[in-house]
Amino acid sequence: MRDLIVSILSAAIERARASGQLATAPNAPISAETPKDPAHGDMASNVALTIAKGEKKPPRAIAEIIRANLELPGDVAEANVAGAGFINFRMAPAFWHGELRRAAREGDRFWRPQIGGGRKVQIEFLSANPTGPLTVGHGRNAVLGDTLARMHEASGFAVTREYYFNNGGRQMKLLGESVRARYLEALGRPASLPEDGYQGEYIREIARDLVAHRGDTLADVSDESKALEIFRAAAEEAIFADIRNTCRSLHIRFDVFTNELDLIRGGQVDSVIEGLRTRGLITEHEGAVWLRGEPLGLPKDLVLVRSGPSREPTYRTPDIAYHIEKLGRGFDLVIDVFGADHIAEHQGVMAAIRALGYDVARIRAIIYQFVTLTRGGEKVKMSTRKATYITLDDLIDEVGPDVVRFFFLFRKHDSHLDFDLDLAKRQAPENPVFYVQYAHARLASVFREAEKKGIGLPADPSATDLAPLSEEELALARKLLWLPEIVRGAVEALEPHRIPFYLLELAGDFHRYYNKPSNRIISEQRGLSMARLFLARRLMEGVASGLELLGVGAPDRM
RNA sequence: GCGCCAGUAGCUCAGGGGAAAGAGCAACGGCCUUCUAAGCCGUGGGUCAGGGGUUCGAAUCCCUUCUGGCGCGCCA
Repeated sequence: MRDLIVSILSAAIERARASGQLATAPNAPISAETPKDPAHGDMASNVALTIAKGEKKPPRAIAEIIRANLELPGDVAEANVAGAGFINFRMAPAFWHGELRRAAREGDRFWRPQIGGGRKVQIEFLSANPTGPLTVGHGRNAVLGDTLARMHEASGFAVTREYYFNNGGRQMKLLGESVRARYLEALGRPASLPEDGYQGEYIREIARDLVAHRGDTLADVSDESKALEIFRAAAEEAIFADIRNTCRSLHIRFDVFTNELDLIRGGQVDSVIEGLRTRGLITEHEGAVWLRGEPLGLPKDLVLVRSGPSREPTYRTPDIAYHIEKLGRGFDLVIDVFGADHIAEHQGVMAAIRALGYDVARIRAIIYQFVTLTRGGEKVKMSTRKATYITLDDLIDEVGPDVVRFFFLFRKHDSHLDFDLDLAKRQAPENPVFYVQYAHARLASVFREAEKKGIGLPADPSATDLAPLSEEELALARKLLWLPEIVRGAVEALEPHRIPFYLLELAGDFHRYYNKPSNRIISEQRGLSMARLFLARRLMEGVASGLELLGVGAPDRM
């Protein structure tokens, strides 16, 4: 539609210039947009406003000149000059009928524009270290990442969902020590949690499990580091099982898990340091190995390898190696999903990768602001270590996966997300997600009713006459037919929130339409009923398709 | 102190150069013998944080001030 309008506009401007009515050509591509206000037509162009200055004529006069030179094809019903000098186009009903029929023929392909062309996209998300159950904060990451993956898959990209975690660092060591302390405790031996140890009840459970399966055989392993490794690995395994379960209940899956230790053992981390060293970007002082900040435009030097006898890399160094490894796997696009607290870290990693000669343009980051929890009007402080958190599981149990997913997506990612627990529970039945799902359930109900009465749509989309559709129904169709544009925009901007906001609007339009007695879809007038059923079927498909992109169910009954 | 994000209705938030500023919730008043009332209709509610600038046009872009959140670890 846009291409059509732009081409007839540019033809009109050419004619006006040829006949001397206009002196200049647009110095920018002619733009045409779907106006917010349907009263302004189906497509509007501001081209007259943009060339008014060069023409030294009022914008409205220029718009009139262009309009007079327009040659409208049959699909375009009219063109008007309005407002400050906009040219508004209205499409003919037959155009919308054709679009509805195309939607019927193409199905899912219609609702999801195939812009990916099989390009490879890797999305790294969640990436929570296995030190405890997932929190509500992790939920935002998980749902954002999974939805981005769904959107790209649906748009024809080849998607890899990946989970990267650190299992070599200090926190994981502390986790192992915490489990060992609880294990010894369970055996009745003297032990105490390390300072800053993990205090959650789940640590005791892991320890009890070890006692049940291994007895006291782990209590006296003589090699200290070997003993710790056993406890750490046991904790990692148990906690990961838990994390996978939580993800499963949110319909989230991963294709690849990558961890820090493998990168260290595989030598990729060493080659990062070597590569940086040959470029003169390494400095050593205070017993540690540093990345030089100054030549990279970073505020200060960053530690790559800790001081001390163990010479362990910091989390940062494997992270650089990981990103290089990802680029090496041939992805056209690499998307990182992480919280705002990691932004400085990400800049450091990107600077190092760029310095090593890699194309950073293929990496895009989606950085979300933090989730704060309030309960009883007070902020809930969350710490995994102190186990003062609401787990994501708790939340899913409370309101269900559909509400959790929709809630996390119903906000632009760089806005703070204020999660009022009391409100989430109390308002669950009034949550916007139900409003959208209800539209689907109502439509499904209409088709159950139609079936009861023996009314069915013909299999061939062109066999249904859509002429009986009213102006109101065409307006509803227009809104519905935006969906592919909405999805395209959401994919290109990496902004999943556009989809739930659109669906809410579409559902609202439908509910208003549905509630008018004169709009009964199934009536005595057969032709009208068939046309309305045809539109209703497309609405149902569009809503279901949109909800599926969000990983939210489209129930037939509520 | 420096960096990033935000400030739009009572609350939670969309809109991010275009036409008369939107939604949900909350408040108030209505609508079910007919395809689902988890719905619909109506009413009230705004200095788009303040100030300056750019533009035919600014909630939107730039500068600045204020306020809030998050960073600035040999934690991740």
